[in-house]
Amino acid sequence: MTAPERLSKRDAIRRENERLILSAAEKVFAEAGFGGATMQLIADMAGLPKANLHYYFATKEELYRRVVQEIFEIWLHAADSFDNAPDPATGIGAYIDAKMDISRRHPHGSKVWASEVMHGAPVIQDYLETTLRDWTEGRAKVIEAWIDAGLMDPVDPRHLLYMLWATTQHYADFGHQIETLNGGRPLSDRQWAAAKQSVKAIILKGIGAA
Amino acid sequence: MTAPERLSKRDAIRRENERLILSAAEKVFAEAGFGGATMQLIADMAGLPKANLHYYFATKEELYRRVVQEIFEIWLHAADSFDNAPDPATGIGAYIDAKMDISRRHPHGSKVWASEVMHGAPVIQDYLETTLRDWTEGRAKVIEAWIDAGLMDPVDPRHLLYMLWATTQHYADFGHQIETLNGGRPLSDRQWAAAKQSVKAIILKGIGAA
DNA sequence: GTCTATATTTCGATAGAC
DNA sequence: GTCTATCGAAATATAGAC
Repeated sequence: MTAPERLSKRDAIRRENERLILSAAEKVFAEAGFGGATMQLIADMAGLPKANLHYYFATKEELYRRVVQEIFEIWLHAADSFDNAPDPATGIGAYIDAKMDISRRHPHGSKVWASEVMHGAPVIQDYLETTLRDWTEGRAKVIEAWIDAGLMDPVDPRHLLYMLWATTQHYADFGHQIETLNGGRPLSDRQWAAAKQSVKAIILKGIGAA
Repeated sequence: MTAPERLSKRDAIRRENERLILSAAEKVFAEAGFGGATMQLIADMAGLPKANLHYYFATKEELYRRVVQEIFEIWLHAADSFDNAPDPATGIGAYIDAKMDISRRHPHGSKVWASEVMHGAPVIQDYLETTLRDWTEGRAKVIEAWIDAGLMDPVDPRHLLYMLWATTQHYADFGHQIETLNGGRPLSDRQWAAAKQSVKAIILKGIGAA
């Protein structure tokens, strides 16, 4: 009785501390980049001694890899909005909404991902070549089916996907620039709604699905 | 006679070495980020001893700042395509072409800029608040004039500009991801032309200017 | 599982001969 | 203007008491 209890309590502590560290790491990696981030900064933000980070994550790279993996999972889940949609206006519209919401709720993760890709994806190249490639090919087929059914213009599915990624993630990755051009204030609820509406309106009309 | 001659020769050497260092620095900063880049890496890529870098640029920050400034100048020049255009299809179409060409020819610079903004623009915040803000307001007025003239749909000029920046710069900043999804090969001349055509077709139709 | 003290490496920057 | 040698600071990572 005592052994399993101690084990589960130990697991609970581990889970909680890992969550604490990963959350702090996401913020620090986003704001300073991998090279600019220090274990000390992450430890301070997590409120733990630096040595504890190495107890839970052997190296800085391992901690970073976990952060990137978590972000990737969030991207993939946004794809659900894309599936089982009867037409492009519904499917792509919902996908834009989902990606814009992620940009607002997880700006740090988006930046870490962007930085990783910009530096040549040294840590997650395997994900690009397997999971992301499969995902992209699957959605391209869905778009091609919509085109064949006459529901939208015959656009190149890949360039449409790139435009969707670029436009939605821009609100997270370049959020500081947007905030500066907004008079130094973050976008309000109304402004975020207007942003989503603008993006959807232009793209859906642009592909003949409005 | 000899003094001016020595001076101009010295200036020529300085100019040439600065160009060599700035070019190497742009590449290293883009691939490793500011924190990940080392003066040693930049020196090796430039083919110079590390100490020479500090002779031409006192600190790492000063060298970085010069790199970012150079990129900013290139962005601004692309605005020429925007001006004196009779209608949005011509002006925005030319702007997309120019930005896409820059993404292809200066991918490193685009990444350094993106990284700088993602980290909160610690070095070029003043540019965002002055030059970029003025530029943005000026183009927004041009777009509003086109809207008032009935030449395009009444879209929010700022969100349109964000879409233009995001979409065109995506081909530089996320070039590695695009290359991976392209079978590991860089986009060919034909594929770049197709990308430009796709972007222009969707956006120009999307704003009612096609 | 926690935390202080420290080992080891590496980086930015400089001194000083040429 | 060039370059070798090196200093001092800061980073990752670990040892070892609790």
